[in-house]
Amino acid sequence: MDTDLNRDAPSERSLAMRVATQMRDLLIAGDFAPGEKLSEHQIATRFDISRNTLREVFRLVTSEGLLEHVPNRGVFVVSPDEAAILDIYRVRRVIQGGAVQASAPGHPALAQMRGCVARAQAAREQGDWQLVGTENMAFHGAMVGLCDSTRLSAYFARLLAELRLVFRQMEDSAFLHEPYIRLNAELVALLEAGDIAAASTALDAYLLKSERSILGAFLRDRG
Amino acid sequence: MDTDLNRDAPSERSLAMRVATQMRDLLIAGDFAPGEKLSEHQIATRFDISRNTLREVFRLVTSEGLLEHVPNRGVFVVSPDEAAILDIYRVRRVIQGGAVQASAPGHPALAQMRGCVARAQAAREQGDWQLVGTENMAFHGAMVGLCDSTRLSAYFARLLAELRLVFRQMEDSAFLHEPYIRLNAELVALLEAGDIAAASTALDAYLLKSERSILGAFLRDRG
DNA sequence: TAATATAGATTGTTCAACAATATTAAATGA
DNA sequence: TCATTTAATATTGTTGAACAATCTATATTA
Repeated sequence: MDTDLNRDAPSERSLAMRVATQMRDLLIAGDFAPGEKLSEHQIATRFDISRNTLREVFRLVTSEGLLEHVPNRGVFVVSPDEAAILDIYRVRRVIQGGAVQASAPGHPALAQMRGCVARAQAAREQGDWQLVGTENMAFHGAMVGLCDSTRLSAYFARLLAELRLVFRQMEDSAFLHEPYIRLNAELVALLEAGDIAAASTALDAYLLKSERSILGAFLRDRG
Repeated sequence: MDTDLNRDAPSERSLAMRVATQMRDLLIAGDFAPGEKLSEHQIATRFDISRNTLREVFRLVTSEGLLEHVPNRGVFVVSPDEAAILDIYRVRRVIQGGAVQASAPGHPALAQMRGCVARAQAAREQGDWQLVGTENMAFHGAMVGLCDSTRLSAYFARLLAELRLVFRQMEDSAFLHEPYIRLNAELVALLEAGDIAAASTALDAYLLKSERSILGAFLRDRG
């Protein structure tokens, strides 16, 4: 029924939702500094929307974990600290560990994971470290898909968004993803072979290594 | 420094947040029917707040999973269906399974769990089935505390709130909790003894039994 | 210097109005 | 009669101004 272009898509969602998407993208792209205060007047002017609408945007993005609302003080960009990193990795161990246990050869999520690995490898060849990081994130998001739970996948996406903000705080975030392309490939191979035990061990090693390097870089960049 | 009464507490949070708390309580208490549409004008009048403030309340409660926002159509009370129940239990298996794995004798969360069991038993003696259900929920919330993750605990609380709405849809929700008081006691005993393997098995049995009975009652009540 | 008081800026909330969309009711046609 | 279309109505989305409540920064005082 699309006569010419699907021009209905953009206006299908409300203005607040569309701006929330922009806001999310800007945050992930690192246009705002962690901990930075977002003035209502300033941001409303920037997006050319009213204060009331912006407040709805803030509630939306806050619920996604990218912004923090302090009553009577304003809205701030979340700035994950050391405790947050440790906490995030505790969650990852539980949820991704569960994903490995729920894995079964031939599961659609495995194909998605392999696709992420392939794209990450291609991106590395071209030196596009930004894309390498994105695909690495997508890999782990796809892995949670093994649980076949929309709620779990949605929550994990929210967690990865917060983790992405951690990377943004670090200078050489690009190279932090490099060593994991191979580990991701090995992990998906084990899962495709149905070797849950080995995959579980590999995941533990992965998360430990990843946590340590991120925590190290984080402490170094601020110390 | 409290001269007379700590009268600052209630006004410390914004009006929207306070009304959101009321809204949440009303939803859990079952004052609104699942799937019911909440008219802005009507609810705003009921709480005696402006439409704009109510919309902030809606965003707040929506992010907690108790309300659903449909663009241009309004806000509705979530009405978990069969798929939602299955999905919720998939999440429970992953997260609570992880909690059992992370358990260690002497962990503070175990004491909380035992407290919930005791209060549930006392409530059963007095025939307060509502309280039995509440304590049962609290028991599993406390169990997730074994993971020592604020994020995981916060998310699981949100999940339990949604599950509570499922119970509200069923007539005899009270008796659905009865058989689990003993199972909860056994589970915490195994964890206190440090028998992870046995606790894991007991949890699996628990979740399977619980899922089946809830799903059965749900399908029966609507069929 | 430290504590206090004042002035200014920002957030919280309300209201009225209009635009955009959805729902209902009526009218039309087969 | 039934279905489709049209018109009328109601609801949500968004705005701007205004004021109250709270926080922040400056200036004053001891």
